[in-house]
Amino acid sequence: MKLDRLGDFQRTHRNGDLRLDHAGQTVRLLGWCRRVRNLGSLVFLDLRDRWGLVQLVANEETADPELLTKLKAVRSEFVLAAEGVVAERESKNPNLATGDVEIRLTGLRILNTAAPLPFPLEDEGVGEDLRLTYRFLDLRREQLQRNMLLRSEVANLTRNHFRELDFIEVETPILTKSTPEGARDYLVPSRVHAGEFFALPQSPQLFKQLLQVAGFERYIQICRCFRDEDLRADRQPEFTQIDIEMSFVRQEDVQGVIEPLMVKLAQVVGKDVTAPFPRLPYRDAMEWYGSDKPDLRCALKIQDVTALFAASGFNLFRAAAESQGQRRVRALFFPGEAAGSLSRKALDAYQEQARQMGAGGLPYAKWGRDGLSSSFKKFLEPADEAALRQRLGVTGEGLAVFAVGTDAQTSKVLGDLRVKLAVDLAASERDPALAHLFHDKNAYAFLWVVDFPLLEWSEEAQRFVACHHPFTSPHPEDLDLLETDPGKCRAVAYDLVLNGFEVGGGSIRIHDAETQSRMFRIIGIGEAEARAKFGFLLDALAFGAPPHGGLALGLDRLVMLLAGVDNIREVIAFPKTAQARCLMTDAPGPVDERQLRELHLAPDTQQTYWVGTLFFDGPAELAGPAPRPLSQLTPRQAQGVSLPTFEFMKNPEPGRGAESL
RNA sequence: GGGGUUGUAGCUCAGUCGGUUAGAGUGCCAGCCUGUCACGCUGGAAGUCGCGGGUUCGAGCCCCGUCAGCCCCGCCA
Repeated sequence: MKLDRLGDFQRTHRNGDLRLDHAGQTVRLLGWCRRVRNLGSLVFLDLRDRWGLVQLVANEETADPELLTKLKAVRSEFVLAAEGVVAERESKNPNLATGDVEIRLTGLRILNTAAPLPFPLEDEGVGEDLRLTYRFLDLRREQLQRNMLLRSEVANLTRNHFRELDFIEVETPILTKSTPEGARDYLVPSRVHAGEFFALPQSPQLFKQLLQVAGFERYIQICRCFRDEDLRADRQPEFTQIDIEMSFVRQEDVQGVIEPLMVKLAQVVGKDVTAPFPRLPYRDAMEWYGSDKPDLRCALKIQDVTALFAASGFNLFRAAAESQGQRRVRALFFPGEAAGSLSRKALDAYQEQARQMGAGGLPYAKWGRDGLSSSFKKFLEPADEAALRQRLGVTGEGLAVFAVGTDAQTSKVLGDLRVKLAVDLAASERDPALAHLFHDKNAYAFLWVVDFPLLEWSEEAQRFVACHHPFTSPHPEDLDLLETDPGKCRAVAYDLVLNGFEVGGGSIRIHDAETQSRMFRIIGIGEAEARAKFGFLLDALAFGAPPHGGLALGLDRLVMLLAGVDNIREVIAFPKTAQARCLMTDAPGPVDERQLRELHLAPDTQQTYWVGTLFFDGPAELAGPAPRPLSQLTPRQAQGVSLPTFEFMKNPEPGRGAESL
């Protein structure tokens, strides 16, 4: 099809803005054809741009025949420039902002055609692999346009918020240095320095601290961070952080600049949240909610019932009671009819969840219409049951689930089930007060989890490792514990939690070289290593580093929660799959051997298939083009290559195979 | 690294106990149609049942392997 030129065509209006007030005006519009409705001698077309949709119309009686022919040739997603007169519709569409008017076409330019789309833009439920392959089309869809707009809005509000507070934005390096501790680094080989590597930053942590030493006092950056770890629904290998750092501050000062920002951001999506947010010590969070990022939309708390089973016939529970606090029996009680009438099948499903969290099973006690049923009923004497009911506050129907084990084990199981059961029960419980208690899905429950432990014992490394990072300041009251009982030492670290997601985390940092050295020593980084890896930091701390601290917010997660979607990919323009691949560009991919050589890297022949043209034994001049450099295919790509077309082999030996092509 | 789950027409899916020529809706193509807006009506084209192997007289269906998407565990200072 012959295309028209944009030429000097100028848009006069946004499609979504046209109203009856514009009637009679000649307008020029641009956009994509959403759909043509061809009624024969009367043709309608919906023209979409970023701001909305308006109906174009032409009919046989009044329109130029050439224009009508052209209009009938238009298909979905053609790119158009349209000129016409705004007119009141004969039959209006109340579902459309522009539904009272239509544009009687006087001119039409087809700026580009479009092949039939691989998936419809209107439908929900299109396979995500397909959406990711054609992400540029996926992003045309209204939902993603909204999400990206919201994301942009959040970034703007954030920048304005901190600018008003006199923060300055400073960029930090993307090519930086690999550091021990923490997540796996993405590495970038250095061409200039054989055998040496840059690392992409897991966060600008050290740089923002150094900017405090530099005297900027208040820093912000919206920056990309990289962590080479396995993905989840709320985790991508590259993600965006709202990174701030301040000098001469205490924990409350940092929280004090974040809370009003959260209030503003919540307002963008019409939610009222009130600051200050609750502060919950880590220890209580784990004890009551079994999580360091509790979802406070559910108010139910875990309870310790170990003591009730000291003389129980149920060995599993009694053994815990006799373990001197090593192991405990903890329980969650869900009151109400919905909980009391859960089916065996439903309970089995929750047991499966518990197993996945590392539990052996899921002991339960259910008080239903027909009285008590329990997986350990035969060990439950009437007196014990009464004590249990009193301890858990059972007055009517309901369900109690139990976990036995260490604090960490029981927290994991019950912390997970607390939210899962609450969400399910909120949907099925008829008593609105209870449903609200279980899970209020419209609420935004912010809180600060504070007083994290500074260190935790790592079985794998057989040493203490930093819970947050090694630059986190020990709690001033616990300084003496640093060497005597490191596991008990609290940190001045705080996480911002929203609806069960960690949306931010920060700390007051160590700002004197001596404490920093102590810290390194405790986590097994010797003086020489500290010097080699963090010498610049120790130097900086020695030259007048101010007390400082800060926080980083996960922008993607925050926008995900504000957008009300359950997957971080929905708020990232070009995300990776769960296997850390970009389906659109097919990255990562193999590179030419020459590139590898320049970077002083050797190909991993175990993982590489070589593919070339067919063997040819005749004279070289008949072989057509000179043998081109071989390209490499991964096993995944090699699967798509058909054997008759290509000769390909794994692990070519020198002098054979690849070389002999 | 481990567990679960999904893969059939461009898309969303159905496909019984292993049995003849693999279906539906939608999209696409063509024709008709003056008030549609999920336009309507008529007709048509469209399949590597993810890929490879095996069992079988016979495999979309059963078995093994593999690739890919999603969710979870480990991991993520």
